[in-house]
Amino acid sequence: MTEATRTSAATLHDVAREAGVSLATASRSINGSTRKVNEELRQRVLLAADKLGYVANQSAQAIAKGSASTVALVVSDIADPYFSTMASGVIRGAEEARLLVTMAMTERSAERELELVRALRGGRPRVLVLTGSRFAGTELEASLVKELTAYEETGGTVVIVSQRSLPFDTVQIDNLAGARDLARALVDQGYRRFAAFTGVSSLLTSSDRLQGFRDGLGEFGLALDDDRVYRTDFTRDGGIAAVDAMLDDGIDDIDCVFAVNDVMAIGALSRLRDRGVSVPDDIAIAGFDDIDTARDVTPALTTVRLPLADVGAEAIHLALTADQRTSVATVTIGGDVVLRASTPRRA
Amino acid sequence: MTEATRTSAATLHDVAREAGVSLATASRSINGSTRKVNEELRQRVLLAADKLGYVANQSAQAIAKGSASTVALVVSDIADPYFSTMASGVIRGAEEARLLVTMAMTERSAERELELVRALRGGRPRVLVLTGSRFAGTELEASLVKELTAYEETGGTVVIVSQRSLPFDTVQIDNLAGARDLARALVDQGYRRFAAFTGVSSLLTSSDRLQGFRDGLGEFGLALDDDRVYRTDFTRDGGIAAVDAMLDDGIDDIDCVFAVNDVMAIGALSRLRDRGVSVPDDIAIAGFDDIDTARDVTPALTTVRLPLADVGAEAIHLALTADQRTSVATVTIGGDVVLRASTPRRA
DNA sequence: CTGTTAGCGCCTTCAT
DNA sequence: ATGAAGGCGCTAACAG
Repeated sequence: MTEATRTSAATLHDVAREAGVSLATASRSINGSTRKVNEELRQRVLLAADKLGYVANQSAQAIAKGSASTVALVVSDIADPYFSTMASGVIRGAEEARLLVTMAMTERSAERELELVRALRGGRPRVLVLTGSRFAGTELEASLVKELTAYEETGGTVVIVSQRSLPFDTVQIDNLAGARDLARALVDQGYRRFAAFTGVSSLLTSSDRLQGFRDGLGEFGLALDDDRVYRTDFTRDGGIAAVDAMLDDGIDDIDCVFAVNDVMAIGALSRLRDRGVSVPDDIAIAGFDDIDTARDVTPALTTVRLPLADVGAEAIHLALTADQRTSVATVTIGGDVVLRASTPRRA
Repeated sequence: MTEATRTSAATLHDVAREAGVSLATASRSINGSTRKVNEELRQRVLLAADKLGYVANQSAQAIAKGSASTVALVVSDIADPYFSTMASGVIRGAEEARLLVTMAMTERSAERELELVRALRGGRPRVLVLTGSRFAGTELEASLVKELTAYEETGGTVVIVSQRSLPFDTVQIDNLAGARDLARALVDQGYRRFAAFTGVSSLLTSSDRLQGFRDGLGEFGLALDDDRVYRTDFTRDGGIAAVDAMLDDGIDDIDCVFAVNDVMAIGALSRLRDRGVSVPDDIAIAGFDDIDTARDVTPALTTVRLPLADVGAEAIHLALTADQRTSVATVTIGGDVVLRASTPRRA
């Protein structure tokens, strides 16, 4: 913002002129191609480029090549550790393939997600990664699928994270098995009477985890009463609201709560403390995801560890190997139960 | 990945043909310009675009206009809540200006940062936001400044977050005042003998906070012994290492620890617990930033609240108003001390 | 191996 | 108000 002379950036043309070669030679020297370039000329070009501070215009490259060297990433909320951890994996994976990541946030709105996908398509990214659970079976979902299909028809690759049964490459998180294993572990710890905190039922991630948990309990002839399933938001505040609702109902007949994600569990933990209910003495609690905070709260939170960064990296890997396949692929990533102090063995 | 016919995306040309108008008219109808277009024709174009699922190729627009409608964002580590929260503000701010965000991670390497800035410049972003503390006075910093200056000379706007005294627009976080206020508050709570956990001294954020803290203590005639300043990493693990070092030295003469960020403080909290040192009974601890986790740990962490999302949004705002100014601007954002259970009033 | 040239998709004067 | 045509920076045939 000083009074600097506003020139325009050096172009390949400038570099070629500076080095005394043709455009083509300059291009080949800098961005490499199948064709070989005399080493001396190449050095001259590189030197000229360096001297002029030349950086290839990606837009120009993209337009000449037909697609950009980018990955478009859609997350619900980057401030949520679930997504930020996954995003770090996506960025790392993209980096290895020398791809830059363009990110957009839906703020958990399906309309917004659709808009964003359209906007991102404008960048002609090589890969489009959609994270976050969508609402199954809605009209918006149909529009989304249409948009994504159109995108793939123009040469891009879509990867969906965590949403199964959409006709695209998918990195699926095994929510069912993880929750089932968690249920088994909790029963093994001596718990018998459960409540659950979930998101709205159309959120697949949420309903899968609930279902898996029920499956696990079922193996022991235990059940989770519908009255004890508190549906709120998938957020910290959702956990707080769920605690309030649960305490209204009383917890005499409950010895353990399963919150379908850690963020909710942590909100619940905080609220329970505020309301004078001791965890784990009065009630135990478990979450899902194993975000960093889970081990830092007191009591440390029992949860299902998900390798979220790996999930992100795998999404990129899947996309970049898509052309070696003829049909969509699904990679399933499981989680491991991590027992911590929030669910001690019960006498 | 299905056997879908791989066509290429619809172009403006296609839309124009479909609507029976010229390229120019189509362009003006869709992206608007100063010139007017007959409303009926405009509708016809819009309809055609919709029918063909047309999405303007941003690269082409970028190349025609000279710069892309993007913001490039550099963070140290998006999985770190400090950065992810700030990033959410940047994304939101960018969105309002209909700009997409391209993000890159330095993983806290200065070399990497320089490389990334170069790579990002290739996208010809309208704005380049650099977050995270850099290492002052190094040769790399000089190269970085050179690169950034070159970028601005080609019409872009650089905004630095938190690093003062670089010749660019800056959103400065008032680390000095925040740390000073924290020191005052802790003294007011009855603490007198302090230790500090910091990052390497060349990290401005770290050294500013330490200096501010010392300033605050100085007002009461108190000092922070150099022997009691533990320099480790700016991370959770850094906090753990610092605790180990501190315990080796003994803590009989210490009643409160100031960790220059919450992430370190939380690592420290965890380590102290593991090593049987009670917080706040044996020693109190305070952090800086007020990341979400700070209120969820036990005891809840005293800290300095920073409106990180606002900081990100302000960076964009600053950049977009840069052309209304003739010189660089600095916006300073302060923090508020939040006293919590980790530093109770001392008898 | 190197240079020439025709696009890639869009915007924008410049005519009409 | 609309259309024709040149140009943005780069790549990739195609010649030489």
